[in-house]
Amino acid sequence: MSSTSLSSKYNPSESESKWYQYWMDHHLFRSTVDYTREPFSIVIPPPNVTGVLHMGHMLNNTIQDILIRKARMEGKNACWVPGTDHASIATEAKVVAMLKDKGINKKNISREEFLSHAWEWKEKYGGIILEQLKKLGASCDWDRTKFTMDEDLSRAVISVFVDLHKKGKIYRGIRMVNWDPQGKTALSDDEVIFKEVASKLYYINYAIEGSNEFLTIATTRPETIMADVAICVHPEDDRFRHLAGKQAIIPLINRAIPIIADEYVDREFGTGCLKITPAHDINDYEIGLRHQLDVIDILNDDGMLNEKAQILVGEDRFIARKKVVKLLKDADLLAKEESYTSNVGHSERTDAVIEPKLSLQWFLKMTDITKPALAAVMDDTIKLFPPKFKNMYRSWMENVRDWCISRQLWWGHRIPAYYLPNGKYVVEKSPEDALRLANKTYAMEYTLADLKQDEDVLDTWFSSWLWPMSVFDTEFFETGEKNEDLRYYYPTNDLVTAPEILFFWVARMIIAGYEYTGERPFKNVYLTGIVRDKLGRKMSKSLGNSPDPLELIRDYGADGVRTGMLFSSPAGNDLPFDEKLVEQGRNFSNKIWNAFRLIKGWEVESIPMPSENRTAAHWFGNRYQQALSEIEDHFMKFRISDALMSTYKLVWNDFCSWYLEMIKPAYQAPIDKETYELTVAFLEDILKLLHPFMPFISEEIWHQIKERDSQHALIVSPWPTVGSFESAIIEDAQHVFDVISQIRNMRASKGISPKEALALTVKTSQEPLYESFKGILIKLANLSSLSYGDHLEQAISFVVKADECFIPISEKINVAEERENLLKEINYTKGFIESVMKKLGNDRFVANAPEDVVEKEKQKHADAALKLRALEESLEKLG
RNA sequence: GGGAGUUUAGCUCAGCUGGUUCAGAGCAUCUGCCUUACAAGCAGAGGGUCGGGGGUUCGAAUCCCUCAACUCCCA
Repeated sequence: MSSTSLSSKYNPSESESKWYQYWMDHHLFRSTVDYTREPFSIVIPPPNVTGVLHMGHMLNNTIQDILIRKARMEGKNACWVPGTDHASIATEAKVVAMLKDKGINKKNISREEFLSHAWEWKEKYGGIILEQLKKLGASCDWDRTKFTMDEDLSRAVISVFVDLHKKGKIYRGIRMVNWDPQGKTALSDDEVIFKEVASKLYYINYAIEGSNEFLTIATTRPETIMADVAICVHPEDDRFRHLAGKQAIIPLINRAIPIIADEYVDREFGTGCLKITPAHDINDYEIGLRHQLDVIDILNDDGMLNEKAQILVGEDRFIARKKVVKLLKDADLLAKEESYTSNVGHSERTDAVIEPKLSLQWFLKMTDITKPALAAVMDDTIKLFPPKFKNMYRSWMENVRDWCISRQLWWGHRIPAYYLPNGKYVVEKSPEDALRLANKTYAMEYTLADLKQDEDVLDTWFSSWLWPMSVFDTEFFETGEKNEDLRYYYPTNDLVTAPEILFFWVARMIIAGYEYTGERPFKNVYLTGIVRDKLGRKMSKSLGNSPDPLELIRDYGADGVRTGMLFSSPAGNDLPFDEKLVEQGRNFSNKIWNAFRLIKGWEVESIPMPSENRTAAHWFGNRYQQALSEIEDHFMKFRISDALMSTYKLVWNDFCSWYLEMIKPAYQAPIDKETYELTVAFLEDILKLLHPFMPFISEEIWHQIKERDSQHALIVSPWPTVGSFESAIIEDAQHVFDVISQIRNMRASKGISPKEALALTVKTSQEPLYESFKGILIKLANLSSLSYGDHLEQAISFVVKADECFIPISEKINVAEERENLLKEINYTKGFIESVMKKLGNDRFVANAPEDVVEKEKQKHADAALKLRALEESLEKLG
């Protein structure tokens, strides 16, 4: 076949769909339990069903695919489990918005109706992202695709809730939540948007009981004074020390409250006195807890004042604020007003000002359950890459608070708590079980109709923390017996995710893993960075600063995009994305393609193998082994982009620029069979290294080299084994490369055409080296002859290591320029020798430095001395 | 406010437990080439007193102190 039948530009789109289909058709991503092989499993961080593929997914899943494909080639039973997450909050918001567009208000429909809309929505959009991952080349075992709200996974979540409740680790308690008075729902912190709002600081006078003194308090929320339960001052504040223990009188309602001392108070802010309103401020709430203060909640769910406020009952909180200010003014209790800018939380959905509100929530006790999870990371049972995240992990785990696991939403796993007419509740897996338990516990004869299930659902993370177990076995949480999958695939090997969810997700998976299996859920955690735009902003849909991943794949090929993203993304570092990167990836694809075209185009004949080709193959074989050991080392340390870069340089520099140029036959001349076969074998070895990074083009060329069946597809071909290599041949070749580069350099600087053949004379002690590379030297430097000798008239000279090289040229030599160049190098070398001498002359150095370091310095000195002599000789001969 | 991290060529980053043939890579830049595998290319070149200052040491990008800037986490 001649090369003209292949395009000089690689066209990825065709082979991408073809090979993905091929892999699927032959079930090459499929993994089932097989005890004869070592398992290697990865569970995907399940993307939200609301999502579409973004750059973060691309990076994250490319890395997972690289790891899983390499493991597969290594002969391991590679299992990458895909799936999606129900994402309570995000999905519910999407569905609410969708219903709103249809003119349906969530408040007007039942839970069941809402959920049927939600499921419909999930069926329609929930799988999009997984389909997109296929375009990237993700080799997931799609038969195992899971969804966190699948019936069996849901049962697992409920079992775990019931179990932890029985163990006394889940309890119900009061907590302050972000309340949206307009939507009448609690919001998670993520749904609160902070905005700078111009407001006022009101200075209000509180009289001191039994004295004429008064305290002035600065507040932005005067309408909450009726909920005050204390005045707080700093314990070391001399201005107020004498007041501690006395009572202050709340203006307007004249209720007496204690004056307490707490270090929380910022003496510089406002007046240095703080009113404590535990029901309406999170910090006040905590101070209240410390000082065992009452909680007075004066607001209704809709933001209206209730009867506990005593005054202005039924007024909206903002109206009440104005009225309170007026009342205070009228009573002459308002010392002053001051403009002030405060950060006020707003509801993402309704834009209402968030009201901190106390409510009953479900919690998981974290103090004991986290202990094995902390230890496992600290002692490297679970390794974090990069390890710098260990610090963060520890500080979080050591200061962990109880986990609020309930959410005031409908979409999610409904809390299996059932309230009884007697005011008690029971927690059980089903209403039937709950009824039985209730009647037994309270000796009653309730019916199902008497049970009222908790309206709330569980935090999404309360289901995804089981993911590495539940994707394999859901019955386990009920029976305690592991099925075969769980026994075989768990613990999983690597987890690839973003540092942002190290605590939300990773830590909790570790906690659940130890709680239920006593084992780590994974061995290594690779933390990717955030993909940012050129301005350093996180790429996001709302900012519109993210390229469309599918368009990128279309324009640059999946292989190009995969490698492009990896060129610049060490673990844990952010990836400043630039389209230049994927362009580089595409160019790399093209380079590989053209190397293949060259080889494919050769005409093979049964002629003897030239000796220089033997040398070339000997060199490349060893160089390949050297690169392979580097690449393996990078992989072992999870330095994926370094592994890619080593591969890139091996392919581009060593294989294409040096090796192929060495063995390339003259135009239209045939190649000998032996060289051809060796070269094809090299290409195949290279394709193996490329496959994890660039699965499509590598598989494409693999099959174009020759026909192979699916059992011998590249995706399941054996990964090359690391062997030893001779460093001598690599060093020799490097020396020859240096000579060649010097000659090319000289041509460029003297304006001598590459087409003009030159005669090279070398003064060297290593003639055999030059002889063995003679053919290569002649070919790559375009020499007319290679000889050994001393001095030559009318010649340009240069020195490589200790060898002097001469090239006679027809043009006049610029003696002054040559002399200057030589002098420059001589000076540098002299300086170098001097510095080495200084060290060797220093007794303390010789005495203190390790022997091999001293030995190295002596060697440096010897080498440099030889070089200096050669340079000086050249200078002399220049005349 | 507390804690962690970062600061090396124009850009993105390597440089392990201190030793000048380690100041490196890729990209970008510049110069010369459309040399029948590849202009999405080939060949060559230039670029950094390793954030500032101080210290330890025979010797520091590499250890210590300090200052500055940036980032993240927690509050």
